[in-house]
Amino acid sequence: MKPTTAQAQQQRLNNRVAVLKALAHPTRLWLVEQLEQQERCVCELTDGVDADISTVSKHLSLLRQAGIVTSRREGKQIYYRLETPCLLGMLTCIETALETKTPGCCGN
Amino acid sequence: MKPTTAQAQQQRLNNRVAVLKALAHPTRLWLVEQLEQQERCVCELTDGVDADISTVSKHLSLLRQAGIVTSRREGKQIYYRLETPCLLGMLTCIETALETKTPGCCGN
DNA sequence: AGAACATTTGGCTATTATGCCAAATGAAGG
DNA sequence: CCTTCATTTGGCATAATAGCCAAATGTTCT
Repeated sequence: MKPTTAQAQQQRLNNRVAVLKALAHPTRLWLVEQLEQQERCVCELTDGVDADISTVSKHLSLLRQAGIVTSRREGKQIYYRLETPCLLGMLTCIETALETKTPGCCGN
Repeated sequence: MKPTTAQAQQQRLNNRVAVLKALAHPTRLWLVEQLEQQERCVCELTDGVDADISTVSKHLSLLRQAGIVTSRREGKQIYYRLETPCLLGMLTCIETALETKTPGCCGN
């Protein structure tokens, strides 16, 4: 058992914050939801968003850096895939938590 | 069953984003963790943070607006309480999700 | 090689978030 | 009522984020 140093604590906080920050944007959250069922190429994703392609690309890039999605090239297109589908269940949990204020919701 | 309009979708996204944004800051996340076991007054919380009291106060105020904590006055002090303890389990889940990439983690 | 397509990157501006200080508020006690 | 203690609020300077356009990259097809 490591002695949990202040630095390690800080590191742990920052890791979590990185993921939260990545998800904390309407467009990015929408993108993640689109990837829940299947992988998609950038052009498909862009169609559903009211923003420049370059903007969407940057959002996806940010999600990739956060480890939430991965990408793979297939011909001219690049496909994005959700690495951790369970994150979305977590978001439903957030809503339930706030609405019901039930301490034991979300299965823990 | 309501027909899920584009506006409603947007609203749902924004609600979730509001919570994520509130949690997406190292100090605020730390504050929330401190409140996991018991309520605390501002002075207790301030002791553990390297930041001005006024800064901590603003963070707490932001968390309150997001519906994550509530506050109550007792004499000179104001006590903050975590409204939804299960949110923290969710955060552990984030870590597990990213480390293990297990689709079915987090119990969903 | 050159054109066409899909996506990313650079750069710039506008908006938003952060954090400190100082001043204001509110409660308790002399 | 005046002081002290705990906390919040206002204001401001600085940093981080978002989004658009234009240019660059990488791929396929001819």
